Amino acid sequence: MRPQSLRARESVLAATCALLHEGGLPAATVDAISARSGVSKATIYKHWPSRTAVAAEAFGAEMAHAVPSPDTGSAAGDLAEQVRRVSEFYASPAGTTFAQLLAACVTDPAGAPYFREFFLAGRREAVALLWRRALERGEVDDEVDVETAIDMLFGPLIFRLLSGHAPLSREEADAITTAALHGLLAR
Amino acid sequence: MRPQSLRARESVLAATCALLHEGGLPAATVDAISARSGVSKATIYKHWPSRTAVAAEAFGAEMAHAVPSPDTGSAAGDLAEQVRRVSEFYASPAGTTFAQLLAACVTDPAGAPYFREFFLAGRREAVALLWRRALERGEVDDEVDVETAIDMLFGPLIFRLLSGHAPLSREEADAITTAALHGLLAR
Amino acid sequence: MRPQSLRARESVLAATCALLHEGGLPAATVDAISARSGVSKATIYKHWPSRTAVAAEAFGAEMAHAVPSPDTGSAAGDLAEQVRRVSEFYASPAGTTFAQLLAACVTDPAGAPYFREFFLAGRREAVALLWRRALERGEVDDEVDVETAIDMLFGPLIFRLLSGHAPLSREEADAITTAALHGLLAR
Amino acid sequence: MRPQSLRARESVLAATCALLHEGGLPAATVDAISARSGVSKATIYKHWPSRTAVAAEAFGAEMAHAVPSPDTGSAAGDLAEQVRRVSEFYASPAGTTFAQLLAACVTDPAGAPYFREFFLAGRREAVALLWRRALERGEVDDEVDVETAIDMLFGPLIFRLLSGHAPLSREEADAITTAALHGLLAR
DNA sequence: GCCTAAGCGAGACGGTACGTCTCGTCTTATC
DNA sequence: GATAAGACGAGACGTACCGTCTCGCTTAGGC
Repeated sequence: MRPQSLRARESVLAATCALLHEGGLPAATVDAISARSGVSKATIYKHWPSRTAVAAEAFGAEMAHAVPSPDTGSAAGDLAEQVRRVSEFYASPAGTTFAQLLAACVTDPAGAPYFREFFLAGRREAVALLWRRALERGEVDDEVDVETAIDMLFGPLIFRLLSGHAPLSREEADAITTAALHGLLAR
Repeated sequence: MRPQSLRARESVLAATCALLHEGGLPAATVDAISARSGVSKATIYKHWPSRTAVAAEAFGAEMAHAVPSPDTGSAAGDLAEQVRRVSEFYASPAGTTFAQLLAACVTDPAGAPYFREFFLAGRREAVALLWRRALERGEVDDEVDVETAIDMLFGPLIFRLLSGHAPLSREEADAITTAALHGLLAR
Repeated sequence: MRPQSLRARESVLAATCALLHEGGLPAATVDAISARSGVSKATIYKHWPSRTAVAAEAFGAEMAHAVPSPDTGSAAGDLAEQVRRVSEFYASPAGTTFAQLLAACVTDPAGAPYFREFFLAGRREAVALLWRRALERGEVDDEVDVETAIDMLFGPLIFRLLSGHAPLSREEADAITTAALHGLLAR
Repeated sequence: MRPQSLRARESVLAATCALLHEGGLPAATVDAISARSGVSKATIYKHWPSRTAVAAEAFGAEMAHAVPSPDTGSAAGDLAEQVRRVSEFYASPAGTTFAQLLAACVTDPAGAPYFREFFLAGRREAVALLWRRALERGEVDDEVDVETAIDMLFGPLIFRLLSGHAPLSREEADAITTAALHGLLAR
């Protein structure tokens, strides 16, 4: 039997990346992806369950290198730096695309797994690495779960990105990191 | 000249509430709201800039009483209880509607201010009250901004609600609260 | 309430006529009609049940004058002349469109009534007129039903047009007329 | 080298027959025929130019025995009986399939020859036999061409079947036969 | 009996039209 | 003159079928 064409997958993902750059998720319609990639709509729907899934995979692949993990020597410092970088990324046009993608997953249950696998997983693993390094050095509390820590550091940024109720400046990022590291209770 | 009808506003909001209950945001199309409320689409668009705005106002009005603030005596305990309650709320069908609404704000810039004003503002003020009470009692760190504190406590929940990468159970809610209150650093 | 737009109807029919001329029924896709007429697909589907219906109405309106009825003095001669003219029409490009339309009605039950009403009815009435004139003059058998007579004279042409098993020349048309008028039995 | 497989031909035709019975021509898609027969689409297209061709051959083979020719003693009576039988056949579900097949030939030039050869030819030859018998007995006009006679007798039925402008009852069939045999002119 | 070219199954693919949907604007007639 | 009713333009959606293609596997006939 003829195997699914790698070429098709790849040109779809490339075309989708380009479209996401040009106009965010709204520009990445299935028709547009089909037209630009030369891959038919029917074939796209055979490879992915929805356009959100395509976009998630395309965006995830591209963003793998967009926010490289820092290595400052201080593990806690690395976490702070990472929050700063991610905050900056979210404030950029690509951040808008990320927000659209995350929003689309709410509406499109079929796309959500793709988003988690191709976008979130990579990003979370990068932070998990920093966390484990910090743990080894005894800099962070070993009773806190990695997942909880990640959500604590980045959840606030994402909430702000989506609802726009507060800015995503460097200062705000640092305020969040500080509060997260030291806790809200009076010392 | 004839003033804009109060009756129109109210029946639109009532109809929208009903539709949100029945099928979440997707069910609250402008056509459906118009049909159910007996208010014409043109009139709806004179009162609100978009259907997201209508839904945000309708949902916010209704949810004002859905998560009453606790008063346990311990201010820190109140915050923890509040996170628990909100987490439970997010895990319910109404939480899905909240997620859809938040997601819609990403796509619909005109609706976002309505969402912030009619939904977020009330919710945040309720928590801000708890925070100020805790501050007065000296239970929490007075160097942490209220907004930062709120985002730290609820951002993680919202992130999980949207992307679905982790559950919204009572245990998870408590883990988040604990980590947020005591911080991530080793003690 | 706003009435259905006459303008929409008319530009759809005009665009469809043009497309039928250029490429027959296959060219008159709903997308093409929509694009050329400036009327949205949704609106087209509100006015007509299917593209066959649109094409039938457009083609019928145009063809009303394509085959004018003869008046030779002899009623029987008029019928013969009419068969000749129709045969010639069927042999032309417009005849192909007619065949495609008739064929489409087999597949599209919703379009068939439109074809009968907007195309056939007019054509049949024209022949019925000749028949009645012939009847008054006593030239034709008054025991034969008009409908039967019409089908006898034109059914053979249409059968040939569709299946292509025999030519549609003037000679063949005359042979059919002669046989139909005098009957198949030996004299 | 290796000859084309007879088995493939036969299972395709059998599967097509079954599909035609179940849902007429629309059910006999190439994918469906391939799936049911176990013969691949590529192979089907090596044996036939289009699905219409496959269907025509399958239907023709099956219908060879569906309308047996009558032998009443009177040649003219045989013709009348044949028209009656064919009319009845056209009014049955199989008649619908016939209509769909004939209609498909308009759109599919590659299929038309198959329809003429595998379906029409047989049917026409059966009637031609009756005609020649009648000729020998001097019952019919020897100046009328066989082809013309056949089209005169069956064209009206087919026209009605396709456009649905008149019923296909026994009475109508007889009215057509009578008119065809005796002619339209006043006696 | 082995070899090799073709036949063949499975189904992926590009293409193209379909008919549906929702949005937000526009047009009447009514009150 | 504000409304209810709903027609309208725009354009994406996901589906269907077509006819071509690309694979490996199978299977004769020629040596």
